[in-house]
Amino acid sequence: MGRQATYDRDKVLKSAMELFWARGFHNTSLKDLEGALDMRPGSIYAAFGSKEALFRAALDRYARDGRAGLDEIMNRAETPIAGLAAYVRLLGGITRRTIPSRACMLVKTLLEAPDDAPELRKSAEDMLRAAEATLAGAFRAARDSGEIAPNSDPDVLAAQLQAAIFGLRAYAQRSDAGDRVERIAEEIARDLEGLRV
Amino acid sequence: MGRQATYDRDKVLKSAMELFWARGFHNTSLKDLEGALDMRPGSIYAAFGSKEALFRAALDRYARDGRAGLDEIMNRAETPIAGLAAYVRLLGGITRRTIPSRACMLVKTLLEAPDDAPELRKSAEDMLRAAEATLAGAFRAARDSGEIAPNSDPDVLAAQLQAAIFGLRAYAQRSDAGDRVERIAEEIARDLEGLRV
DNA sequence: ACTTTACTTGAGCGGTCATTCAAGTTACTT
DNA sequence: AAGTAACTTGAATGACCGCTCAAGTAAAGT
Repeated sequence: MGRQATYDRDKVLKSAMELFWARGFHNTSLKDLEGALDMRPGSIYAAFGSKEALFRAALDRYARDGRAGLDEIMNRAETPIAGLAAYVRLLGGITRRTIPSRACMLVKTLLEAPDDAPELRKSAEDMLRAAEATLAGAFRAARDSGEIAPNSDPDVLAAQLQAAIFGLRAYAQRSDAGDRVERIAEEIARDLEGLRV
Repeated sequence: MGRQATYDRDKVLKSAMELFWARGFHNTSLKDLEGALDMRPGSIYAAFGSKEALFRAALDRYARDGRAGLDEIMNRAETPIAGLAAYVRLLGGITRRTIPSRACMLVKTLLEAPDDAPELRKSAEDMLRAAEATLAGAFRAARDSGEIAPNSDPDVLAAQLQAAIFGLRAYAQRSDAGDRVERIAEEIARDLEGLRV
């Protein structure tokens, strides 16, 4: 064997994620990444292959983090609907948190990737689809346990909720969003709770 | 006087808007613009000053078009709420229209412009604020005419509706959005109509 | 201690970026 | 017809882009 890598792959991916999340794919240069990752181009390419591959790995890490956050809230909650409402209310406080961007990195990628760059786009869409499926699972559980009406359509509810969250977080990206983000989140949470039979 | 310009400024702005809307600011090169506008760099710079100034002019045209579209629907509608609901239902059919992007160009710009590029960001935010004010005006008219409850808050309702539209259109950007966009729009429209006293 | 293997470095590659400007062209004015 | 002002052209500019690779370095194996 030879040397072992001097960088911590997870820390590096986290840094890459934060930079890409804040600035997007096209507006992040290799020079920016060299600084953020404290790695020289040769090492970056040896470790990840290309800027796009690194972006995809960072996007994957982002999705993993998001999934873990949602799972934690859902596991802590008494019921599926209570968990989803709590998650939305947490998002309502997003303007008070310090994060690379208030908008979802997956959505930013979806909007940034044009039709003729299908690789990044597909990655983002796959992850969004998976996230939506998680939401649908929660609605299905709520329906099967009798928390919401038996004729509820979990897939439609999941799509509606995901779209509402997209909008909430895009709105929160405005520097003048103020406390309206919290009100919007509260309304979405109450709509969720209004589904209860 | 010398020659008059050979290009039609409005057509050129429309082409620039379509290209920028589809591909975003950073992912659109001057070479792309030269092709789309059928103008050489010297002419583009003489006419607009810079790529960023051209983008801002294109963004302004986009906002103007959007405002005109909304105004037309509102004027045709019997009541403010009916107009807003009709507008949302029209957006529900966005997947069947052929446009540069289903997502709002203002939102795309807001999400693409990082904090350290305040010019584009500010332009987008200003236009979004104006659009929200238009929505608030419609809600205010609905409240004053007794269509919705007298204790309704037009500003909050406008923020909620704008966020919902952001989400709807971002969701519609997914290539696998299917008919869920229409269902989401229908739900938003019904929520609007549910405000009626 | 020496070899081997893996990882890191950073100068440099060809290409593209936004932008400029001197030269050329056109049409209006006189 | 001549002059002039406005507009167009496209080659050229310096900067930066993503990316490569030969040389250097460090640690594991022997």
